[in-house]
Amino acid sequence: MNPLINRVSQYIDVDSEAFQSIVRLPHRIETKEAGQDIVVEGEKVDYIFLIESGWAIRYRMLDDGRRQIINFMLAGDCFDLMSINRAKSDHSVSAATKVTLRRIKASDFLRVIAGESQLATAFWWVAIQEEAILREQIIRIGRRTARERIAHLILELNRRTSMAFGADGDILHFPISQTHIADALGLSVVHVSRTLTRLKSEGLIKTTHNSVEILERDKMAEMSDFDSRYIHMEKLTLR
Amino acid sequence: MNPLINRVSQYIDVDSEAFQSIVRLPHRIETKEAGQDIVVEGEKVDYIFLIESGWAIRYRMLDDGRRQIINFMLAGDCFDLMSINRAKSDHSVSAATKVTLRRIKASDFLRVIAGESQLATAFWWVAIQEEAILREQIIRIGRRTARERIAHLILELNRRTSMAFGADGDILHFPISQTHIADALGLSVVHVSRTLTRLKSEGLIKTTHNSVEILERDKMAEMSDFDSRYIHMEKLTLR
DNA sequence: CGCGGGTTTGAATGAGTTCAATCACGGTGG
DNA sequence: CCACCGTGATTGAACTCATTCAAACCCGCG
Repeated sequence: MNPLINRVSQYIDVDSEAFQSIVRLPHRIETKEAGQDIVVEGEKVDYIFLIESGWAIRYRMLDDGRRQIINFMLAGDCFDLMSINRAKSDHSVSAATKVTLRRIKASDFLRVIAGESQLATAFWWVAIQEEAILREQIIRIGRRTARERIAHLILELNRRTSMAFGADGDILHFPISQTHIADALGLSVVHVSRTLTRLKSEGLIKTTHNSVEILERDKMAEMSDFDSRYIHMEKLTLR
Repeated sequence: MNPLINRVSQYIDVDSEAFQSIVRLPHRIETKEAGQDIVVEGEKVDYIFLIESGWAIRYRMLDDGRRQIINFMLAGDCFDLMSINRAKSDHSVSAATKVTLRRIKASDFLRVIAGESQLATAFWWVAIQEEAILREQIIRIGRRTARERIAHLILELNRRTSMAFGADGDILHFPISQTHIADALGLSVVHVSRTLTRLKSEGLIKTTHNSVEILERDKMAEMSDFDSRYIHMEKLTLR
């Protein structure tokens, strides 16, 4: 089953003409290995990307080597809508794991969107969802402790992968390194390691090298003040 | 001169029929005093708001009283586009200074937007600009020091007020308290005060109770790694 | 079996917080 | 016009959460 379709079906009817016109748009399927760049800061972008599989990160490097990951992008997410104005990207995107992408020319995409109001509102909705995730990231790194940040992020990623793949319960496929977590949460790798150890010893989670199991969802949600409603899953209904 | 019009003219021709149809939409002009709430977290929102004058903040409270300001909203900014799905707001909005708002029924707004592709793309562009500002906020609080954060925020607000009011040079009308800065940047008020004192003693800025003067723009931009291009001012041009 | 990326641990350091007291200043009322 | 009040700004001292540096460890993989 295709995670992209699964995800997109949350805001648009997959059988509709409108959806088909997106799927049939001329495109290229690209594969990027973990670590490879997809979009580089300062570059002009003329494409819209849809993630078909894998995890990507949006990030920015500061001159002295500090890196901030802005957010994680999973199957079903799309970027860089910014490109509709041929603007230079103010951040980079790269593959965190091996990633498969659908690349669509921005102008083609726009043309279809402009002609189908159903699609326009669907992607408007996508942009709004994305914004909610960015806002939550701001709250997370602005006013939460390391412990809260990590617990909160785990719950978010669990929820979002569920959206892309259907319910996968309490075990989360977690193919990223502690360095990724550190750079996403504004922490040092060392402190991430210590904090994860603590969460494990408290019995909240269990980990393997590429998965996290959530043992005490309620406790974790409460202590990290996680309220999944910001990951909007409702269908967009226009009156 | 109307800051809203000035700002909006950056992405849409103010003399156009399309723009006029927004202006003529049924609306109410509301005034909120500093500190008053405009939208409360958990509330259903059925309106789009356009700020005509004043500063507003988007924020979230944590249970123990911590507050994170997500971003500042100035004349010409609009919210809460989220309301198009009648979703409950996941954050609050309140007036940081006395604010004048134009309140438009979401359904009315949507109807006009849907009918005028020029408007749809203009407001799409607004959403994308807003996202860029959120991304920059993430980088600011995730990986920058207190000194860098504050300098960077001052430069951003200076740039954005210039957009709303036309160039106002190096003196920035700054009607917010250090508590606002602290809550926006994830710092304590005490540390904001210390850091501002340091910036002043270094000769980078000068302040009065409601203004900041930027004395050494280049030095500040360099040390805080500020690159104004993320505050996109280019006109949206569709092919 | 050994290489190497990622993780863990310890010790020292530091940036920012907290608490608490004092100060400055603009607004208000007499 | 001045005294007073209160909010917001500032300062000091003790403390803490997280960082840095450095070394050891683990384990998946060729």
